[in-house]
Amino acid sequence: MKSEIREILLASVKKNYKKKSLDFDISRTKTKSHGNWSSNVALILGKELKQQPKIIAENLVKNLPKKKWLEKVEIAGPGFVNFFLTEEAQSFFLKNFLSNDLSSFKSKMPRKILIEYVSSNPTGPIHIGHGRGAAFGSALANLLRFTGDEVIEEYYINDRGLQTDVLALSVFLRYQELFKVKVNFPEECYQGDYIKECAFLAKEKFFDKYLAKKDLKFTDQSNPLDLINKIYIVFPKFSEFVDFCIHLQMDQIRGDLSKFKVHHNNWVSEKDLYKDSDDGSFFERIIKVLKNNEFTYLQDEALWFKSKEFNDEKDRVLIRNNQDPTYFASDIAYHKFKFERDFDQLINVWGADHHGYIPRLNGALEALELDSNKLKTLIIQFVSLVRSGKNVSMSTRKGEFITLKELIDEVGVEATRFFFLARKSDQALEFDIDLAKKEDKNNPVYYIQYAHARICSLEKEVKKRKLIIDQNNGLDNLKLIANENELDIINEIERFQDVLSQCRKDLEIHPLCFYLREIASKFHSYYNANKFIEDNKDLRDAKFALVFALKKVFQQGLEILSINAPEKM
RNA sequence: CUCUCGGUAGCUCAGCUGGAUAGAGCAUCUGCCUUCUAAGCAGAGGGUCGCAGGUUCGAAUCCUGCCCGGGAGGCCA
Repeated sequence: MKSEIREILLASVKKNYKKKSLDFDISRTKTKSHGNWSSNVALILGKELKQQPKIIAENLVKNLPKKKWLEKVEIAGPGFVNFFLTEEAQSFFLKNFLSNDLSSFKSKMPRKILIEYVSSNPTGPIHIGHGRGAAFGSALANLLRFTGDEVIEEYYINDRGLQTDVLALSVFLRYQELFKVKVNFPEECYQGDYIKECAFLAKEKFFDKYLAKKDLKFTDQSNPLDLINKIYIVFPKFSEFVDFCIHLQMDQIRGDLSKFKVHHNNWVSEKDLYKDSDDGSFFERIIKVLKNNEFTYLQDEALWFKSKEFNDEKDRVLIRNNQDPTYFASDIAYHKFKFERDFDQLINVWGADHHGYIPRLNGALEALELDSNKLKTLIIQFVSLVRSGKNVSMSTRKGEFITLKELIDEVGVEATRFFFLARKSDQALEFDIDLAKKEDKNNPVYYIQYAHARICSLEKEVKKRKLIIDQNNGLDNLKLIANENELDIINEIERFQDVLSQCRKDLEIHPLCFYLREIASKFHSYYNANKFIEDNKDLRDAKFALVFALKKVFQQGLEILSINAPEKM
């Protein structure tokens, strides 16, 4: 409809003002007295021509062609052009919406998109912060796919580096304890109970293979790095133990994500970037390019990247003085790998704590002569939990963080997803546990699901009374229910596509959540004031045509969010 | 100190590419179940959009300054 309106307005602009093109808005109105659609075309033109918008509007409207879908056009306020649609236009829309597979929702310019999200370190279970990113990334992928894009969901596994060694060391020490060996457990090691479980499984797999021998003691206070080096000397094949720990953690993570309806379809290992081939590893080749382009220098035996030349506040280390590459260096290689796979757009979903990291990565991409505009990094802000009006304290260091699993075990997958998604992602989120657990209208998830369940229940009642709904007959008889209420609902259904395309454009999910809440409210209100199973067949069919369209909105909307649409509650 | 994100109803938040009377939900108050789900609905009250300037026909929205709050600034990841 929007494009039809634009077409006739633009034609009028061309004719009356001899302009080839003009950038103006056509938007839905907020109040009914302003019609269904409204355009600011005269206001824009007025500014440009320094003329009264109202007069321009009158000129534009004077000779608009008559259309079947157009009831009337009005000029209002400072010069808005308001369009009132005919009932016929509304029923035509509904017919279309119900009959097709929503292929009209697909963009005419589909893209190939890579979205990387979660990518939490395999050093422990994922916590609620990652959970928010997980919900967001998966819903965004669903939405982009629904609107026509081809989407790959990727998880980048940091399976090498200091943190993974510390993980292995933590497990190794707990493993020693299982053999009644006394150890000093350093503060820097992972404190959570999951380490002990991991140690238990390590014992089942390796028996006493990695049991410290007499000459190797771990009772002294020493730093983890020294301990790890010591272990590698005594156990040359210790990397097998490390791999075991990482795989175990990744299995946990995969399990938690799957329970949360998050399904990545590609897993990239950081370690693989270092795999040797004839002309060196992928990682080495990327570093060589940076060196050749003279964006690096040696200082204090470390290799530095000149990120200051790319608006970063200082230069950054790529290879430490102990020859170990930094996380940043790996990430440059990883992103180069993303670019090599020929996507139209790359999306990163990152926690807010990585915010300052964006300039240096973009700098590195430019140094590699890659178009950093292709990469869009979205920031997910922190989640804090509130229970009984009080903040739940969390401390990662002590292992007291709340895991995603704990949260969904308590409040359920559906509510957790919705609460994560309903807030603008770059805003801090206060997660009210009590509210999320409520099963009444205070809880928006239940409110929306209930709307769907009510519709299903209507259908069940129809069946029970041995009636058959003829949807097409209903569509032909929509004029029977062309009251303000119904037309308002049709208008709201029509808004679905706008909401989705806005989400697609802005890479956001929360507008969909708000929309579903609103249309659910309209339905409940309508439901309350109406009888649906009418004696008159035409009237009954007409009402159900509308109800079926609503059902389709709830189903599709919730599906994008990966939230159940229950048939009964 | 630098960067960054915020400050909108009592509370939690939408709206921010400038537009019409600033919107939801919760909470508060008043009503509605012999009917197909009351897990619901109808109605009411509630606002100097942090402060001060500026830009213009028009500012919650854009610009500048200030006040207050969150977060980030490793050869950790």
